[in-house]
Amino acid sequence: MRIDGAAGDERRVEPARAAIVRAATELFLAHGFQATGTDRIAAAAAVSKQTVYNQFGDKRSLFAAVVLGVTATAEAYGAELTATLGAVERREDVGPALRRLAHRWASAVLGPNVLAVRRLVVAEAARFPELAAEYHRRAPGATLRTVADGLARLAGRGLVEVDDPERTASDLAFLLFGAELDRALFHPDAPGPDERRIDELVDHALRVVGLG
Amino acid sequence: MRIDGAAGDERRVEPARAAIVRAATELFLAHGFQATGTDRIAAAAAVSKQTVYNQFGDKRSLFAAVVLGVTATAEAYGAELTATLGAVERREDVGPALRRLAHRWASAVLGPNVLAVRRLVVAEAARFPELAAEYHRRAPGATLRTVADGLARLAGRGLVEVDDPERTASDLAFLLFGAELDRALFHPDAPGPDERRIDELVDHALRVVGLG
Amino acid sequence: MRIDGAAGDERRVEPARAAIVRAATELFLAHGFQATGTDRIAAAAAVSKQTVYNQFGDKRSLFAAVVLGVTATAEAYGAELTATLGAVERREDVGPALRRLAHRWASAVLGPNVLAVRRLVVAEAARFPELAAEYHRRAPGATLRTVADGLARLAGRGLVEVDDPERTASDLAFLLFGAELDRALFHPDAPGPDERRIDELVDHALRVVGLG
Amino acid sequence: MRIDGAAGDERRVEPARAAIVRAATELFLAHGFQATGTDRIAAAAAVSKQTVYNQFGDKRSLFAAVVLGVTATAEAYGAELTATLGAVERREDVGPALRRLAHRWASAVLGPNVLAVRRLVVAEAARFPELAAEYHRRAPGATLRTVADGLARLAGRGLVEVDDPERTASDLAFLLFGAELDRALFHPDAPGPDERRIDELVDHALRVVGLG
DNA sequence: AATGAATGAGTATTCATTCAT
DNA sequence: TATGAATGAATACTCATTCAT
Repeated sequence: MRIDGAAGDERRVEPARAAIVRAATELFLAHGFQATGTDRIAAAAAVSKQTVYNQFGDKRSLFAAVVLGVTATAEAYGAELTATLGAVERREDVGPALRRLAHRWASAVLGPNVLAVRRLVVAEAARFPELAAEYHRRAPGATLRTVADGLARLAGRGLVEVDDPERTASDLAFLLFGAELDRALFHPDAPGPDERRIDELVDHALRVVGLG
Repeated sequence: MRIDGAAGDERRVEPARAAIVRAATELFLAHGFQATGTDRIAAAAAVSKQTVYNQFGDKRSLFAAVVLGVTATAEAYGAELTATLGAVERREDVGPALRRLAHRWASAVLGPNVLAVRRLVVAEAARFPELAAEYHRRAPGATLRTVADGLARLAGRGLVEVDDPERTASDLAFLLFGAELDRALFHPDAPGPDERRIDELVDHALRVVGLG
Repeated sequence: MRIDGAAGDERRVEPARAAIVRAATELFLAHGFQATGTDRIAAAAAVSKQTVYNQFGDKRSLFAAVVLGVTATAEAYGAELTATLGAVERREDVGPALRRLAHRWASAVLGPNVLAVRRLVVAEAARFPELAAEYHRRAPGATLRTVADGLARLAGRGLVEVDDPERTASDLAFLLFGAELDRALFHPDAPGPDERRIDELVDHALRVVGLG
Repeated sequence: MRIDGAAGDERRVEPARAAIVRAATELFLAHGFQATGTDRIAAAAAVSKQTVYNQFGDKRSLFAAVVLGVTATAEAYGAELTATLGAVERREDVGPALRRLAHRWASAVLGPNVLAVRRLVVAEAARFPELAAEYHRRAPGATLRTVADGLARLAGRGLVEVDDPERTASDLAFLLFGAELDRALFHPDAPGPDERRIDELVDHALRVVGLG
């Protein structure tokens, strides 16, 4: 039996490839693709520049690895988001569950990490069109589909009335965080909404969309 | 870098300065800020590089002039947008007028020009935070306020029921084009929605927001 | 009337482009194409690296300019080579004239300058196939054709018996300097043949080819 | 850098060393010395880069091994070339035997392999002067001497009249393939002469040199 | 003897900006 | 005000060679 101290050993021998992705993710998110030199990535990963090129071939491929790596966490998160809906049994539990879901959703999308990734990918969309499309499909798209599925299941069990779950999910999304998201894209330094503001957004959006 | 936009001397027709702004606008929108060299701007404006620097000081100020120049047309457009609401006299005219307004609004926001500007400004928001904020205030913000004012006037005349015009305008906006706008940011080459799709978006958004 | 001190002024204001070609020619001939960095070329021309790129676009184009520039002098030289044949009037003048021509020819081809150019172009023939072919056509090819023409004119005037002037010129050439040329390509540092050796080569070649 | 060529240990079959030389020969001939990286050599030999360095010390020594390895086959070939002359008994057999010899000689020298080696060695002559000289001595030089010896033996037996066998061999060589060889150096992609052309070259060269 | 990574200098090329004419 | 060149730092990427495992 191995206790497997992987977590503990990561300080010592983090595999080069992972270290590069981590460093590049941080730097790309902080300064953008173009403004981040390969020298600095290598230095931040405590790795030689040559190793970067051995592992990724060129800077573009490294960028793709970074962006797709980020989507992996987004995908995992999406499923967790709607798990709360599964436990709903009675009509009066629906409201609180939806409020929790909406709150988490807005918090995540308007959190600094997701905003930074969106800015990064949008900024490079012209130079990486396929990557941008793939990101959109995998991250916000997947979450939207997951929420729509959750609504459809609730509707199937008669706990909620939703004609078009995809559209309702989309309406909910953009009523929730559309304005804030748009604002945030243009205000990279401004802090996101606080908890009270999110609560207020949640109540309003659910009401408008007919789920409140 | 100066963000003062249109200065007082512009009444004297200065072809050089205008030509530079026009050429730079085109190139920045097409290829982005970083990928557009000053050489090419000067060449496209049929002007010497020195003239570019005499007129604008540096590339950043030229960028600011370009972005703020674009907002001028956006501001002019905003007022025109809600003019149709002013002519409304009877309750049964409200629906068609709102539909026309929403259609124009969505068409403009989802048109290639506005999308290109948004991508450009978002891409450079980290390097030009004040400019990005200013753009957001002047272009989408101004339009939103204008629409809110229009709704408020209608409500004041009893033609429509709107509690919070600002919020209603915002909800309408993001129900209308939130999803499409988000999609477009990540798909720089994809064509925008066609007329039928916009009609459908308009009907849906107005209904959800209680104005349809 | 202008005395035109072009020659005297060349120290002061040699046009950038010419200076670059001169420096690049010298360096390419001395160290080869790949081993000569653009930095050094710019430094040797007392010119900024940017000027090199403004003038020639890239290193390959500069190389082409160098090689073709060299052929210009080769072409001019070819005509001068056979001028001596034009003055021949009597049968007994033919021998000395041909000997002079052959001597000059061998001296030129086996001189350090021509050898260096040949090595340079051959070394890069794989990377610049069209340029190498063009060089061969313009420099040794042109000289060969000029000599053949000279022989044909002599034959036309009955001063010499030559059936196939092209072939005779070619035979003469490679009997004259074929072996030495081959040797020199593989001995970049060895001195060329001295005058006596060239005289001997000339006598032998003319005899074998039937013109001695 | 060592220029000692085949060392004593080669009787023990060392697949690694041989594989490296073979791969390097192929790559150097195809792309030149500078354009061939050690990574690719190691990969093509299915060997680690470290093994390359263990076996050869550095890239220059590997290059020397490659070039001298090639000369080994050239030397073996030279003797075979003149074997046909040994069988000549009568005066009327001399002509056909010389024609066969000349044909084989020209075919070999103008074949793609020999041309590629010549280009390679000439291209690097400035950086490897001793190696280039050694190659010239061992490959074309040895063949020339062998042919001269063959002519001398024929002359000694009264089958042919040759005053200076070395010079006659040299004249024959450059009348045969001097022009084609020169052309080929500058036309790396052009195909060599076909059989008929070689026959024609042989007849002409033997006639001019007085052996036809 | 092999592997993956490190090293560190080097490559061509581009950029925004400024100077002299 | 226009032109051509200068500046000087920065870019991504490659190379031969060596070290540790």
